[in-house]
Amino acid sequence: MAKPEIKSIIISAATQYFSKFGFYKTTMDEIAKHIHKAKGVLYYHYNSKEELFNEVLKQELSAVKSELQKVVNSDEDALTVLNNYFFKRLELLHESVNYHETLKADFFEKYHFVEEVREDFAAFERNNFYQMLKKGEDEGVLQFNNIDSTVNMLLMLVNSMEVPLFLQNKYSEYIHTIKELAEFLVKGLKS
Amino acid sequence: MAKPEIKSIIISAATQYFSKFGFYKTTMDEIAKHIHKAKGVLYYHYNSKEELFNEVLKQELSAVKSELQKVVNSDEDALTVLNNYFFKRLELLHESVNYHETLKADFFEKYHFVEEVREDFAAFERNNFYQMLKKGEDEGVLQFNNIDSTVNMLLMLVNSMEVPLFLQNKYSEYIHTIKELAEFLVKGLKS
DNA sequence: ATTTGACTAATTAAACAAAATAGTCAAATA
DNA sequence: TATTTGACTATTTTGTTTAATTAGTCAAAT
Repeated sequence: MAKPEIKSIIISAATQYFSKFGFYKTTMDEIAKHIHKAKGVLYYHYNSKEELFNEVLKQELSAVKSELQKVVNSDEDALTVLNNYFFKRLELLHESVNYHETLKADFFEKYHFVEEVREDFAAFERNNFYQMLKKGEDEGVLQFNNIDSTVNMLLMLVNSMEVPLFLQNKYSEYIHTIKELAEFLVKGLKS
Repeated sequence: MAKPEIKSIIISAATQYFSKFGFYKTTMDEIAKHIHKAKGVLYYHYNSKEELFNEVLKQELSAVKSELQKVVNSDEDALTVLNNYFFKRLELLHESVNYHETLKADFFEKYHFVEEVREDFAAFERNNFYQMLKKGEDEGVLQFNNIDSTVNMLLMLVNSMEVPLFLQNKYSEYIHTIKELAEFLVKGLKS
């Protein structure tokens, strides 16, 4: 276990290729060649290309999750945390190019195999928003009628914006307006 | 000019087919057959299939525009008008199936020919939001830092949500939450 | 326990033919 | 004159076959 884990070497190479060329334009042979191994070795450690991509995606989102977790756990006031969360989320997901690919799952049937990771991340975020709102409510800085429907609203907002931002390349067009929106939301939730 | 305008007959048939089968699955022959005319007649009145679709789209959006104009012009207070606008817009565009098709223009290059109509509608909406906010400000019921950036924010929101709502079939999933969002927005803009 | 590389099966791409469809136009009609 | 017709051509799309690529397997080697 001391030597460089073969699995992490594979994942590293796979990440490079998937990130640059996407799932379909990356071949298992390329990945294997890149690490000077035979293709069979990939199949010894992973059952399929889909599973490998899934692992890459999982690690990509895992990094995002841990960064976001830090934001949620920070001891700033709930308003600041919520605002920070929006921007950190945006920034991190903007860089998560394999996640972008999974957004296409809603348009094309081909990406069914990433459902689980996506659902996991969705649940993670739902939980985060809930926590942040709850904390704000307890601190007395936030106010809303119903916490669940407010969470739904925030999730709908951030999710809806992912397609324009990450698939339609409106990031630079929207980024300033998003700042506006975030301020507005936070202000609207203030008690 | 007293007899049934051939152009309106063509548009009516074209609307039926485009609405049901979309741009690519509708043939000029079908439309012509449906009105018991030769295909050539379509080309006598319209230069191309694209131009015909454009006309259909234009009329579809024209109807939406006039409905929305009524909302904007109503003499209710600005808060109510703004709220009404959101829902009327949503309801009308939900039924505008040819407009839905143009949303794909951002993903696929094939729909460049609808740019003008889309831009016209976008400008129309920008103007509406501006008017509504302005009116609200003058009446003293609305308050915001910068009217232009607030308009941008509202446009970004409604536009971003169109893809999930109309292309990804999340209408029924989102409709309740949108009610929540609208209330929230209006509340946030209240002075 | 892991890696190899030749192997098969399945998928995708290329090439071509056939069918469908957009668009044209000279002649007919009203 | 304005409109309509339908046969016509030029493109596009679809279907089909073949070739090439690639995912995935596995017995033998390390």
